[in-house]
Amino acid sequence: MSKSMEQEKADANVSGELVFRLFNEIGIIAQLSTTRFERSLPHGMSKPQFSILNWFCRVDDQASPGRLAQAMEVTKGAITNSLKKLEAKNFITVSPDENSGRQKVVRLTPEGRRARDEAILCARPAFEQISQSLPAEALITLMPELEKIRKVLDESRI
Amino acid sequence: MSKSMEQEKADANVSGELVFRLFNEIGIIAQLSTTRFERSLPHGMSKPQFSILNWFCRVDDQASPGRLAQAMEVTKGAITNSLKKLEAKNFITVSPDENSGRQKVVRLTPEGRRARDEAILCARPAFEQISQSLPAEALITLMPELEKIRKVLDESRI
DNA sequence: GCTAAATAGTTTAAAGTTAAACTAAATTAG
DNA sequence: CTAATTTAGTTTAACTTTAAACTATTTAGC
Repeated sequence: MSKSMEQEKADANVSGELVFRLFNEIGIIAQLSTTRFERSLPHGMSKPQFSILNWFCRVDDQASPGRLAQAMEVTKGAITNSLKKLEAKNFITVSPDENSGRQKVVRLTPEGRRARDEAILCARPAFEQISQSLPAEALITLMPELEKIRKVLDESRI
Repeated sequence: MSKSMEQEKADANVSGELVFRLFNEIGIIAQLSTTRFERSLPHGMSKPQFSILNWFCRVDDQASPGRLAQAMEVTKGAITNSLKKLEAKNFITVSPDENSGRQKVVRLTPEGRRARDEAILCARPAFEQISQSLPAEALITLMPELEKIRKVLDESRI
């Protein structure tokens, strides 16, 4: 084996180890921040429920359950479950799709929009407390890197 | 309200929003990477189970269930569950603590160590594939920032 | 010493997730 | 046009997690 090949292999190992530690760190942060976020949410709202309401406010005003499942990166079953909860709270409406008998159309209600805005207000203090302990510049440099990682994971999804 | 106070409030809002998007991104990455990692693991091992084995290889050769719960950042109940699985596979031993009747001592078995090494080997290709798409320098700058965020979350834990 | 409070671990109930089986509807192929 | 395949959404079973209740042991206070 050539010297350069050995070096390449070593680099790959080092990088592999780095990526491993990176995902470990990310996993722990996700766990801690989700717990904190959910505790601050009103209406007994969960993070998945909030994410759906928030998606409607940021991306589109209507969608099929399948599209939501893709956007949230969860299974269709999980979406069925979340939609039931949101519908029971009158935060969304679910109606048959006129153009397709097997699809459904999910829409945000005015109450749903209000609940989302309220959730953001309730969660803000928790996030601001954290943002005070972290320099904004650090976060600004972090974001594009994380987006890159997400994209790599997303594109090479199995 | 003074100009500077308004500015400060705006900054806080901007930072709050940034932190929010940051945690959202981190949550998605955690979900995608965990799924991929678990699929690559042998022995039907889960990420929590692997984390426990890995902890023994990296931190200490024995520990109480409570210490593991703290280290893994999960509840005691979750650890009880994971330890049962690992014990059933003979990857750990759980024995009474001679110095304390209410504590237990968990230890890695040689099989457990082998399983951990094997798990790392099996998972490596998945991580290396990712590390090829991401420049190592980016990861190296990312790590300390993430560690800082984790520390902030950890120290201000509720 | 003896009682009260704290601590370690297990169990249980509620919730949420996935994967796979299932139902129903739309496409595709022949 | 009919039959086979694909697609959308729901349901189910297995599993994991948390929070809280519970058991047992240790420590503190008096």
